[in-house]
Parts: sequence; structure tokens; C-alpha cells
Amino acid sequence: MARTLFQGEPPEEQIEVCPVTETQNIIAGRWKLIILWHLSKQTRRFGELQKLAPGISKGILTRQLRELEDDQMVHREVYKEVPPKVEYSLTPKGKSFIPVLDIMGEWGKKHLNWPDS
Amino acid sequence: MARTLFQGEPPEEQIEVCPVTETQNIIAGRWKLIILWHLSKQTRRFGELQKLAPGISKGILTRQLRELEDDQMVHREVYKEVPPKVEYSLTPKGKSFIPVLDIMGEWGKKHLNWPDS
DNA sequence: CAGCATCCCTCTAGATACTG
DNA sequence: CAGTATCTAGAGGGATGCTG
Repeated sequence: MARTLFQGEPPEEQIEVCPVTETQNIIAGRWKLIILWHLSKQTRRFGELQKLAPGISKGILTRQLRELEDDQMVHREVYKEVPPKVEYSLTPKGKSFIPVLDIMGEWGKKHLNWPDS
Repeated sequence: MARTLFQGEPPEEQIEVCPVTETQNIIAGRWKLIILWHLSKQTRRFGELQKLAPGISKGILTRQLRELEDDQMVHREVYKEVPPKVEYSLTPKGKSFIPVLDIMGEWGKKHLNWPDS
């Protein structure tokens, strides 16, 4: 089927859908980026992640991880042991996000002027 | 006026370890990325930005723009005319963020099923 | 046109206690 | 160790009305 073009409608007038929105939806969350950042370095257990994100409570960490799971960014591997052991790692989709994390980190380092601290 | 931050105290130790945190602080805000995205394409007036961010109210748009100004991401140019005309554009720091926007947009496109209507 | 002031209300981070 | 369940607080988005 041919594309529908609108006569006389200059491209400037067309509202461009913002493709960063999907990315934003996935990383919107107090601890999401920190979690993804650490998991991009290596697989981590639940307790390790809690230490790496100082101040986060178990409940919140669980919820953020579940949401990242739902978004297929993070894989959860449960070892049937006592005491329990659970390892979190990046899925292929999560790994594909590493370049984004890297450039965000790079940019963040360059502009680390805190205006109000 | 306060910048848009997540609830709770920013984990101070984490700032050194996780460099994405600074970036996160700047783009944390319901409309920040959308605004930056459109400004990366071209300079826009206040009213244009409001149309480009469907659903945003004047008050919120003003607040998000002020915070981006405070973070030196956006420049505000006021023309002393009647009726008033205000143009927003990216500062050098804001322009340096374009690669981040691009890769976020690229990644977002790849991992979203856009309703094609 | 481009704001600002004000109130409201949702959303979710955070705290705490309990469990397999 | 790695969760779950429940409650609360408050940050911040949203709506409305007014103004230069």
C-alpha cells in the first residue's frame, strides 16, 4: 500500500513523535539506572545490589528489579539452595542498552557541576 | 526553586561510583527529554513546545523549562514585543547532550512497537 | 503570548514488620 | 538470603484562574 502523503503540509508542521519516550519509560525510576549500570559491569546477587545502591530498601529494590524484568531488561536466576541465592544479570535487550549507559555516564562525568550543592 | 529530583536523598557515595547519576538528575522529569529532543531539532517558542508535548500544561512546561535553564541545558531568549515572544534553544551544554538523545532515541525505536496510525 | 500563583491529587519511594 | 505485605509521606505533575 502506498504511503499517504498530505498535500501542502510541510514537514515542519508535522508533529514528530519523540522516540526517546520509550527509553524514558524504562529508565524512569529512582534506582533503575544505577541497577542497570552495576549489572552492566557484572552479574550481581540481590544483597550485592542493595549494597551498591546505598539507602535503597529491600522492598524498593525488589520492585525496581521486577519492573526491569517486566521490561525484559534484567534476567532473574533463582538457585534452589538454602539459604536462597538469586542472581541478576542483563538480558540481551538489557545488554543492548549498555552503549546508552556508557554515553550517559560519559556525559555525566563531563558535566558534574552541581549547581546547588 | 528546586530542581526536579527523585524522592529522598541522593545517594552521595553513589555519585562517584555510578556516573550515570548526574545525567539522570538532569533528565528526571516528566517532560525534560521530550523538550530537549524537540529543541535539539530546532529553536522553539513556548507555544510550539506546548503543542509538541501533548497534554502538558503551561505551568508544568514553565517549570520544566526553568529547571532545564537552571541546569544550563536550555537558553531562554525574550523578545521585547507585544505580544510577547520567547524562544527556547539549547545551550552549548545542551547541545553536547544531543548524542545522548540520539542514542536514546535510536535504542527506543528499536525496542518499541509504535502504533502506526 | 507567555507566563505566575494556587490548590489538588496521584504516584511511588521509603519504613517497618514478617516469612520460606 | 531474599524476599512479601502494608502503611505513610511528600515530591512533583496537573488544573484552573489571573496578569503584563
